[in-house]
Amino acid sequence: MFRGQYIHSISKTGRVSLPAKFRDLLEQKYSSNKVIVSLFENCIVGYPITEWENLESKILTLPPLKKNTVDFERYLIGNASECVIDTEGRINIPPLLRKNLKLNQQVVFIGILTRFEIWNETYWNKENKASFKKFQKSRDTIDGI
Amino acid sequence: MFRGQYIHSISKTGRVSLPAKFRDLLEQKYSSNKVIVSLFENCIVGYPITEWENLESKILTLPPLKKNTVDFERYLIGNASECVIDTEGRINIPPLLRKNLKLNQQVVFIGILTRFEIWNETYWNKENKASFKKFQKSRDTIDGI
DNA sequence: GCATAATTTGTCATATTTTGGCATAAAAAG
DNA sequence: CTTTTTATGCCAAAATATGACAAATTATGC
Repeated sequence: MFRGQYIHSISKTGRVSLPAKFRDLLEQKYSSNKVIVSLFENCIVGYPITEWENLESKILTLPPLKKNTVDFERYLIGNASECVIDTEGRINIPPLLRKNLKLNQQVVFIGILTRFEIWNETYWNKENKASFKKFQKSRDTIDGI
Repeated sequence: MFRGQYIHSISKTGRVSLPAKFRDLLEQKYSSNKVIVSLFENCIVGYPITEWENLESKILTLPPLKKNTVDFERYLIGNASECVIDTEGRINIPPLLRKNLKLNQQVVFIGILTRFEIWNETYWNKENKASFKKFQKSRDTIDGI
C-alpha cells in the first residue's frame, strides 16, 4: 500500500523521482514500471496500471455517448497519461498537467493505499490545513467504519 | 486506450499531426492507419475504424425511420469522414468540419479511451473550465463507480 | 476533351522536445 | 565513520512536430 509523504524536486521538463518506497511497491506488488497519472481536484493522482485499468473497465460499461458519461470521461481520462518509470526511478509529468497545477521546483507525494497524489508544495500546505476539518466531517458521516 | 491532452498546430489546408501516442496505439492495437472523424458537440470525434464500425453496427439495430434515429444518424454519420494517416503521422481534417469548428492555428487533442476529440483551442479553454464542475456533478451521480 | 490553374499529397529538412544513462550530491543505513 | 542507497543535475542521442516545396492530382474554363 502507498503511504506517507515525500518532498521531491521536479525539473523544468517535468521529470521527477518517485519515492523509493513507491517504486519498491510498484515493482514487488504490481510487477510494473508503469503508472497512470491524471488530474483530480487540485493535484495529480497516480495509479499502478492494473488499478487504473480496473477503473477504466468500469467506465467502459457506461453508455458511451450520454452526456453524463462524456463529462466524466473527458475530465478523468482526458487528463490521464501513462508514465513509464525509467531506470533511475523517474517519471515525466505531462506539460498540461504541470501547467495546470503549477508543478515546479518542489512537489509533495502522498501515498493513499492503492494510489498516490502529487501536489504543488504550496497548495498542499493550504490543503493540509483544510484537511483536518474535512476529516472531522467525514469521520462521522462515512458508512461502514 | 487513448488518453491525455495535446496541443498541435493545424495548417491552412487542415493538415495536423496526431499525437505520437495516438499513432502508436493505432498502429499497435488497431493495426490501422485510418481513422473516422465526425462532428460531436463542439468538437471533432475520431475513432479507429474498428471502433467506429462497432458504433455503426449498434446504430443499424435502431428502428430506421423513427425521428430520433434519423436525427441521430444524420448528424453523426452525415458528418463522418475517413482520414488516412500519412508517413509523417498527419491527417487532413475535411474543410466543412474545419470551418464549422473554426479549426485554425492551434487545436487540442483529447484522448478518451476508444476515441479522441479535436477542439479549437479557445473553445476548449472555455469548456475545460466547465469540465471540472461537470466532473464533480457526474462523479457522485454516476452508477457503479 | 484539353490546357491551365488550384489544390492536395508525399517527402525532405530542421527546430524543438523528450529520453537514456552517467556522474555526483545528499541522505540513510549499518 | 563508512558504506549503501537515493535523488537529481547534466549532456548526448533519439524522437517528434511542423514548415517548406516539388510532384501529383483534381477542378475549372474554353
